[in-house]
Amino acid sequence: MKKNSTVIQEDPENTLGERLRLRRKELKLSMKEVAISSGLSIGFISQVERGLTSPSLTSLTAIANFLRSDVTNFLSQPKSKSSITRHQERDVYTINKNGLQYERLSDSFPGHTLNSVIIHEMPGHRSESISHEGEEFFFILEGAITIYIDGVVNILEAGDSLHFDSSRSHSAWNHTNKVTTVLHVCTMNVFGDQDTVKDIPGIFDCRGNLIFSKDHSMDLNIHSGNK
Amino acid sequence: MKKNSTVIQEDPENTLGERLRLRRKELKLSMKEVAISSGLSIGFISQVERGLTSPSLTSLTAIANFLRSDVTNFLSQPKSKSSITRHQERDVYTINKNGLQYERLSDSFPGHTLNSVIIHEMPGHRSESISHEGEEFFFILEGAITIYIDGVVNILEAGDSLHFDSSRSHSAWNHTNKVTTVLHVCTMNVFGDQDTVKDIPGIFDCRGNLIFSKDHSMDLNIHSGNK
DNA sequence: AGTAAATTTTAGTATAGGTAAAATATATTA
DNA sequence: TAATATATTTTACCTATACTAAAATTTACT
Repeated sequence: MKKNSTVIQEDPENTLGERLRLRRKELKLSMKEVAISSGLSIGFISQVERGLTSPSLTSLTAIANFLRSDVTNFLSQPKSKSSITRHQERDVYTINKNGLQYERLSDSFPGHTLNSVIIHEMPGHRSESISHEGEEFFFILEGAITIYIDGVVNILEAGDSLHFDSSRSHSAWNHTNKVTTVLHVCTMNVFGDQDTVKDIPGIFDCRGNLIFSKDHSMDLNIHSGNK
Repeated sequence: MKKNSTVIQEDPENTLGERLRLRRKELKLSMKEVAISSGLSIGFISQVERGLTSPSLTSLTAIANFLRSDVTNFLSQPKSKSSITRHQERDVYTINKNGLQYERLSDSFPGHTLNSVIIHEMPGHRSESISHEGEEFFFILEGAITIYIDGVVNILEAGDSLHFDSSRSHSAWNHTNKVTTVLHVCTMNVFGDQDTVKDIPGIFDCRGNLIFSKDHSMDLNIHSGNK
């Protein structure tokens, strides 16, 4: 293989090897213990931690498993920036006037994972059942709502919250005759990246609903400020 | 190398190769385009997608970058389960009676990333400045609070929200003379895994505060139900 | 200071990460 | 429908690196 074999992340504070070492030390393990338990040699662990060699995915998985940490924790990209959203300055997106209104809270910074909106579900509105990557957290701010997860009914009221893996089939129904307000936070799925390329039709929220369309034929009613 | 080179995930619906192919097709790219742009051969992309060979971390990163997706999206573990927290059934943790009260909302399921609590910050309470992996989202439910990020002042009021990368130094100060209630959601860091091993002193929340201690010498005032 | 344990270094090798090119499958076009 | 272009898979191969064992060095402990 003709590739340069330096470790994937060039930031000296955040290399794969450094993260592995940090984690190992947190757990007060020796390289010997890690090596034996992951079926690798002590010398190799040393080289990996010092960035002299890069483990195969199989070896990395074995190491990570013994360190009780998901592989992804050692590979995720460093992130920066923050954003603040004032309650009087939320962007409001309307999808079909009788159904949903969104107020986008979180903005994006490079590599961000969290995505959050305030959703106003109109009385009686039902969203289609979907599933996708990531996980979601609902916090009911006002009103009540029924959420189906894999067909199981969950009736939530103000102050209740629900946290689940988005790969489970889920949908929402405002079974009341008033608007329900939900704070919705989810981990970003691959469809929702801001740097969308090629023929992805637009930006989706974490529930798979199209928010922006690229060709503007489906542009939504968007405005900022007071709803 | 004597290791078995099958791909790391045995679930046929979720192999690395299948995820890569799915993503490529979503973006309507050919293997040729992926190969050329990541500096690899078409045949190799094919073999990777079909699980016949496993890419090195360097190659995987190159592919993932071209697919506009973080490496971790292709490696994360499948997740299951969900949990629901009623507003009258939240677990309440008190950390030093004059400072903070937590109501834990999200529960854990294998591989979960999100972690959420409702925090009641007592008047005048200041938390220490910390930084750690992950990202955080604050939504102010009641009252007001000052949050410092890298020394920059952010004054938030009810309905405001803040989203930032936790690796930035951050702290909070309830500058008012009333209790402030904050919904706090963050991505789990490696310290907070429920399967903590060895001499980790206990479970930390995403702000690095110790919630449970293993030797119980620092056990917190924990009860469920009405606060 | 002596010793045990942990880590790094060194010198090596086997295998798998990755290739080029041919073969096959699929999509497109006239 | 046939011809052609494009996409993907297959095949045979190579070499660099993933990983080793063992020695040397460093660190921690008593």
